[in-house]
Amino acid sequence: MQSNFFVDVVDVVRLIPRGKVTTYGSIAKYLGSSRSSRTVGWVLNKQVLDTTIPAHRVVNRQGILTGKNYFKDPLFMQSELEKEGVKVVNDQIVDFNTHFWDPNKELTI
DNA sequence: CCCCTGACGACGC
DNA sequence: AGCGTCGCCAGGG
Repeated sequence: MQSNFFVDVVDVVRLIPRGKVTTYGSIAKYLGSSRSSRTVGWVLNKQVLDTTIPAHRVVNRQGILTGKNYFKDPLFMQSELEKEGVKVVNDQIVDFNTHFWDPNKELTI
């Protein structure tokens, strides 16, 4: 059985729309502990085998694909994002702000 | 039970 | 401006 934070992170990630991305920090903040961004990354790492979770839509606050090496194929993250219309150059999302989806704004607590 | 690790981020120096 | 440190939460040894 997983703890609440773990489950909550997964829930929020599932809600990220196609073509949008969010950050570890935003998710942590949405869950009420803004300083737990690190744990968000940790959760996704544990879920890397669960392909039903769009973990490729979560990047760090600079729009960098810091987690790409944890996928089976390091290029998976970028190719998925580009399929959805998100351009990636040098492991960084181009025009990050226009693709940024903030659960704190988009979701009602 | 204590210590370490980690896809982060804010702050201090 | 860049680097070091610390906080946070869970899990593993």
